[in-house]
Amino acid sequence: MSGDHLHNDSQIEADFRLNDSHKHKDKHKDREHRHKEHKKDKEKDREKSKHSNSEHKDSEKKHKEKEKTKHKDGSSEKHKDKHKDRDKEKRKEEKDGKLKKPKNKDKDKKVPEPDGKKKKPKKEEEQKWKCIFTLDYLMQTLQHSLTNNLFLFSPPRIKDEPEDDGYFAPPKEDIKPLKRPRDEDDADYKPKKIKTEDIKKEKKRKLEEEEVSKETSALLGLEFGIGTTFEANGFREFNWSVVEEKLACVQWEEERYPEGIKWKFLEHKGPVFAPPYEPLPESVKFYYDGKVMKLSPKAEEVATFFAKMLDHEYTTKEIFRKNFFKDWFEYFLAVFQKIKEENEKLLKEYGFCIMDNHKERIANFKIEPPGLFRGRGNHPKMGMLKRRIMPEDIIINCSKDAKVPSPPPGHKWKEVRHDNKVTWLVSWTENIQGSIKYIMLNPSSRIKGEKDWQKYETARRLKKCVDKIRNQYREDWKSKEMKVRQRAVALYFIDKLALRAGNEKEEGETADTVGCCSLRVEHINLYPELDGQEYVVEFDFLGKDSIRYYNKVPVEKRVFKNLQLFMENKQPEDDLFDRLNTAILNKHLQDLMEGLTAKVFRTYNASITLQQQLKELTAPDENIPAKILSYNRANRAVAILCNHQRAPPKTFEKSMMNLQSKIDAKKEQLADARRDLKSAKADAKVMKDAKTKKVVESKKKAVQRLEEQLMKLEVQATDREENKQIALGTSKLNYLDPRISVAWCKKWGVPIEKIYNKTQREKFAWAIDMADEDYEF
DNA sequence: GCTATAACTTAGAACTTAAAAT
DNA sequence: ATTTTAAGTTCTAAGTTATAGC
Repeated sequence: MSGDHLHNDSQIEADFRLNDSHKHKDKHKDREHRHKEHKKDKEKDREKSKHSNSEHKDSEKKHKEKEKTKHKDGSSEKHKDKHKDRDKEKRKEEKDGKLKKPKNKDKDKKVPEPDGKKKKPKKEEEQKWKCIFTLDYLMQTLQHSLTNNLFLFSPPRIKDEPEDDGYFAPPKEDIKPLKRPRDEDDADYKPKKIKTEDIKKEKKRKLEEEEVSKETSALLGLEFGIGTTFEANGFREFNWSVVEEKLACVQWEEERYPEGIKWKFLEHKGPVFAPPYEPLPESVKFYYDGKVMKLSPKAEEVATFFAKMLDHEYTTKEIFRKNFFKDWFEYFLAVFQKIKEENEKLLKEYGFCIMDNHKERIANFKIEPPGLFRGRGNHPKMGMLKRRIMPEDIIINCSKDAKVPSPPPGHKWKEVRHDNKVTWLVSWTENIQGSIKYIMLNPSSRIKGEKDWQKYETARRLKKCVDKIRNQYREDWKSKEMKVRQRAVALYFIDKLALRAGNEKEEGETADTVGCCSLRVEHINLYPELDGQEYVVEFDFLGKDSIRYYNKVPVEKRVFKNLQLFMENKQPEDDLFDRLNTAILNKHLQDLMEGLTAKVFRTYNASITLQQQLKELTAPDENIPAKILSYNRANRAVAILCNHQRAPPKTFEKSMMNLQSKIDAKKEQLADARRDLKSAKADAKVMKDAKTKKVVESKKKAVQRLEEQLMKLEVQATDREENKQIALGTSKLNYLDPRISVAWCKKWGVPIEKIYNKTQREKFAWAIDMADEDYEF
């Protein structure tokens, strides 16, 4: 490969400007906007002129379907809400009823109102109110606690009322103490005489007791054991008012119980449990040390205990706080542990499949949870609701003789198919773009590994004919046909700059990003001369994931002239290559070499660059860390070529400053050491004895050591600065033939673990197996 | 041809864990 | 031992390419 072809100086130089490329995204917004308007008009025109029936129908159909789903979702939501409301109302009614009921009873005065009865409903009200209050209060106080540097919850976006599913409400039936009528007429109270029990009589007594119980029950006109039905909701079903009426009517003689005996009949409904914890809404966040922290429901609940007491002086007491935090952290540490274990269990069970006699790891066995869609860049659909995927959305793919996984109880799959022409196990249609999502195998699987290997083999085949292809497109720059010229210039960019193919995208569905074929006039600037270079093309556009591509490249004169030609009489929003698209380009490439597509050039150029850079940078007698540094530099050259960028880490500035202060401190140390050395030398000159000489030697060494340390720090600083926005991972994982790296490791005795981590070794197992030290890409 | 779409690869961010520095 | 930083993992969006159906 000719050196000038790929990374000429200008490119490297340009890449140092990457620093501000993220910031410049905004600049594109305006342009994007203009483009959209423009395209809309264009499309309108096209539609007018075409009036293709089927297209029209189709789009209409699509639209209708969208409406339908919208409606569906909407209505179901509404339905839910209605339901909720109804439930609420029902509960309200119940409560009101309870309030009234006792009043009615007061009227007939058959049963005197025990004190508790009147208060009970009031208490309910109070309790519920307190609950609402508590939540509101929580939100306020928690926020307030920020200043106390404890923890806080963010202000809820929606003011959620606590869901009262009866948890905070009292049981549906009032619980009143079963009071005997005798309370009112104590005067007539004549307890029966019964002698103190002795053991012999125990049995008899029991029998008697039972009889009394039976008696009571009989008097009440009920079966023995009044409230023995225990419903799932926790409340026994019998009617207190009936019981009370019966009890009121009964007149019986009260007897005196033997000493120690308190009663002979007792029936009640058991205790009411504390309501289960109602988790706070999603919008309420827990902050610890200024950072959002997800809490398990249990830990969250315990946190609310504290929060509820924030205004109490308890919380200012050291012991109280200490104990709380100890317990609390233990609490959710345990819960954390449990979650971890559960995840492991899930992976063990669902994370694998069997394909052709191999147990294979599945890449993404979890269905994407619902949430808000987060597009990249300036995405028109950002914030839209990503629906929950139900079993009814899921298509299962497995072999006919396999056991079909069973859907969750009460559900069924959308479809079960047996298609062995595809590799996916599960698929569903996502609701934002309407695209299909798949569950597929891990990169370590046979099926993915083989495909990966194939990819690099295709790139190697390109290596054999790339010169011919390059000559071809150079010829085509002169073609009479516009289409051929555009194709040739586009291919030149794809080859030289490793640009992506650049499919057309549907307007308004995605962020406005482009690749080679979809470049617009506004994305390039032509400079017949710039900074002492001739025929410079300046690229500035947003590529995949809205990552900015900015580069100034000197090109051959013919290319330059062609670009001028393509741009003639065009608006900035017009396509640069108006006679070209990816289909045309790839069809042509297919003719040049079997299996050749635009992206093969990226793979080829990435891999060949690594190989060549490794050759250039590896110094035979350097130690292993130095060799690894060379490898990373070669890797970085590829990442720069492919424009693999990342947002600078959030802590970048801070950690950079830390490093800088370390460097400064080291410099000071060094200056001190040098001063010491100087004075020691002066001493030595005067004294001329062995002792002072020794001191000089040791001071010299100290200076040397510090110098080395300083250098190391400085190298680290520049290294980090250079890597600020460059992502090495993507190229390593997707573009570099792993056999190049394996061979390099073998050749220089670098352990493969230094280059590939465990996951990467698994993915590239085929290459580690295959390549020896003189493998040539 | 052109469009829709299915299937698959490539991508950076967010999150988690391990290692290094203090 | 604790904090900071880096490495590793997971997640899923956003591309490319082939193909089916007009």
